[in-house]
Amino acid sequence: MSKPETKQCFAQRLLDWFDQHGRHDLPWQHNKTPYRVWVSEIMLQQTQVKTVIDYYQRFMQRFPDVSALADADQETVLAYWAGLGYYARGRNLHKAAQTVVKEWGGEFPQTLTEMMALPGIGRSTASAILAISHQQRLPILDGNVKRVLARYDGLPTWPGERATEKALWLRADALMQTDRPGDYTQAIMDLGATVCTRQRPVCEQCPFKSDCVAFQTDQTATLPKRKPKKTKPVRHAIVWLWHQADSDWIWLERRPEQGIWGGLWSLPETRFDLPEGEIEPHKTRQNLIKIKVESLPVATGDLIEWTTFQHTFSHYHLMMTPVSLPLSHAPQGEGQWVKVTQALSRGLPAPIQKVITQWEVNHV
DNA sequence: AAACCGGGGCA
DNA sequence: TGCCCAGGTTT
Repeated sequence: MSKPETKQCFAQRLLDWFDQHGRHDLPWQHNKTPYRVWVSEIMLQQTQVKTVIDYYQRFMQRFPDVSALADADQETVLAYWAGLGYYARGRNLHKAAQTVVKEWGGEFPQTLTEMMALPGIGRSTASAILAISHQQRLPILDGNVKRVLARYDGLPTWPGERATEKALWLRADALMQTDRPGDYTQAIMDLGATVCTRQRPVCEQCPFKSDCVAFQTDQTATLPKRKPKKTKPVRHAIVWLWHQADSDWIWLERRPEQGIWGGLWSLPETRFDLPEGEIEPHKTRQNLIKIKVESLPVATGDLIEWTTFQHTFSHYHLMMTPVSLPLSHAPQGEGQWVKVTQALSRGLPAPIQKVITQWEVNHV
């Protein structure tokens, strides 16, 4: 008789996987002093393991401990960093080494807050160092971990979002139930780097394939959710529909070659952006309409402001407000009077065509 | 061209 | 505190 299966906890399954399949022979995985772990973590923030190995070994040979690093001049340090990119991090590394020597007598601090006060060390890096070198149970949340957890939980929101990130930190903490925090930390990064990869994850080899939401629901390709496209700025335009009284002749202008709808015939438009801090376009728009109409030989009585509608370009939303008004004289500017039917056959921009059609329907 | 990456910096 | 960006690399 088989005993009912007791599901092992996340941490234990991760560690079992790590013990059997993880990498254990990387240069920073022996003699795990805060200094050595720190240098590896900083290098690994930006570069793949296989590239880091060589750099790390050369770096350690030249700067075997934190005081050797602190004593060197920045130029020398950066020479050993050359090729890794992100030189600000190389400079921070050097600065932090000097701080550790000066402020801490050459011993790294052992609390999260003190560690995070060092330049170039944020929460995730600080936690990694303390977990790996001092067995403190502090969760990390780097790109690997975010990916693993987002898939495991089937997280439907983008990890860069405030609330999501907060939830991920809590989750990372809750799942880290182990008496081997150092190995756990390396294990989860290793899993993310070798199995739960960004594309083409090797789910067959994953210890969580039986209960990973992403795998079970075939969402590994779409999780973690990508950063939403940057929200497009909203801009505004008044579209002038000048027409001859009691007829269907309207005023068209040719757009400049450069810019949106370059060279096309269109209705004259007035672009405007809202003043700093203003959200409501109404006032600004009214003002612009007033100024415009006052410059024309007409009474405002026949002016019609149509409903504002949105047209979206690749890089911004344009809120367009058509304003129609009968005119007896041509407005100033390069343009011509055209019969509506003619206008519509000139290949106007789609939203402009829409405006004219709508006006025609309501006007005639 | 666009996504990604942890930390820093700023309101 | 919360949000966004600099400075790069990778896809």
